[in-house]
Amino acid sequence: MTEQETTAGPARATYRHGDLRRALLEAGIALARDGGPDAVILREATRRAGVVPNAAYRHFANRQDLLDAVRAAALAELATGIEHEQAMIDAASMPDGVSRSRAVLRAVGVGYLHFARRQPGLFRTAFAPSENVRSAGGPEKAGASGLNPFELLGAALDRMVAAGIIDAAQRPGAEYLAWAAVHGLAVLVIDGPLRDLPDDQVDALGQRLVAMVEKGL
Amino acid sequence: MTEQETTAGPARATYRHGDLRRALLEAGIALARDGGPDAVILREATRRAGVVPNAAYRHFANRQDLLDAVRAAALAELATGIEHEQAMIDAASMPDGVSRSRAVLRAVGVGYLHFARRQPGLFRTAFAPSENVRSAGGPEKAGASGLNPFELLGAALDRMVAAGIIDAAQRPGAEYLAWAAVHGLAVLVIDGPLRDLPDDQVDALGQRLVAMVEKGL
DNA sequence: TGTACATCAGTGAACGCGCGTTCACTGATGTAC
DNA sequence: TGTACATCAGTGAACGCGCGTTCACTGATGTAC
Repeated sequence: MTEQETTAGPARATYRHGDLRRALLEAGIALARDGGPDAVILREATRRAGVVPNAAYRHFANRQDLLDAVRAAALAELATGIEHEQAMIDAASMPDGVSRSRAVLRAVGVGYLHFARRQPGLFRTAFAPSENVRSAGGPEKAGASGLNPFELLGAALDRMVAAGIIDAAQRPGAEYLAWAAVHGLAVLVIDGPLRDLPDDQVDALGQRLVAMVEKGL
Repeated sequence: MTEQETTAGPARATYRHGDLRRALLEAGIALARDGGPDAVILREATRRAGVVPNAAYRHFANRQDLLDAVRAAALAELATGIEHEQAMIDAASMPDGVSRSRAVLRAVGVGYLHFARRQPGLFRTAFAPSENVRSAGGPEKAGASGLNPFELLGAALDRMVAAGIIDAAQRPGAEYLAWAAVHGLAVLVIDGPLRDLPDDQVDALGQRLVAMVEKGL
């Protein structure tokens, strides 16, 4: 609420109090949204923040550091997308148990595929190869529930076991099988040979895939 | 068989008769093998061929054109890998029919995953996003059988239908489901969170995945 | 409440890098007579 | 079989580009007395 903030134009000539970090991160996210990980250019982010290139080094160690932060944000947005899909399950028509568990798991797959389709740049950024893959957890990658996409999948599978749909003996490692299937379809759909498939056919394929996983597990 | 060719050192001071195209392509393949699609640098390929940078333009329209040729070669090598896996099926112990069909399909998945693991650079190059995805076919992407990887999968699925293992009604589009599952695991294994998994566990996961696909279809 | 000072976020200028690509050329090879 | 000529694969030199990153700096902000 400074004297300038209500008008258009630069609200301030200088960023203080961590505003620049946020501005750079948001610029980076916008770049990733449009063009994937390779489009996250440090200089372009500073340009958009209205700041000189090297100013970024006050807040990020280097370009990779910025990219990692953008990736965490992308994963968080994916988690939110999945949660949103899960929230649409009509609880009333599905008393807790078998059908509900199935719906929760399906929502993971469907939410995942929708996110890939709607935000291909962020999706590719979220899964871009990085040296820092080891740091799997961290709240900065999670959605509103505090779970990251991988954990949301794990929780859905646990539910399936609890409901007796999946044999407990099959549970260990099952997230990798389910994830692989859905992730693979997402990749084929956004970059690969299925990129020109119309939305409704992609959805149909997604439904069949999730059904295949359920049945196959 | 020129006078120089038996000794080490430059066999000739100049390439004629299409040798340079081949030399550049092979350099490009070597680069992709080591570093994936981004490592296919036109200048570096000419350097390795012992030629001035712009000489490449006699044989390739531009860098993308070279990359496309490298990708076709990578797909062909993948097809060969799958064929190799299929050739290892012990025909004697599996009379034609159900078990044989299963083995043929499994070999597609296993060969695919092995290739991804052993040649991650080529694998990533084979599936790098490109404007030229539309040109799906072409003998330059095929293995010894003349089929590209996608066609090998289709043939294996046809066999499954013929053997009565898969319902004919499920056949249309089934290649995309199977492909997605295997491709997804490959991606997770080479770039993603499963990159540090030991080989035997990757194999085990691959076996489970292929079983899941079979059962789920 | 006022002044001196330390902090540190952002500036200004510059670097080296290696890339893809274009231009006008040259000289060895293959062909026509 | 020999000579003149056309072809065209590879040369030499140069371009502009935009990137990530480093350096010494300045000047507004917050703090200590």
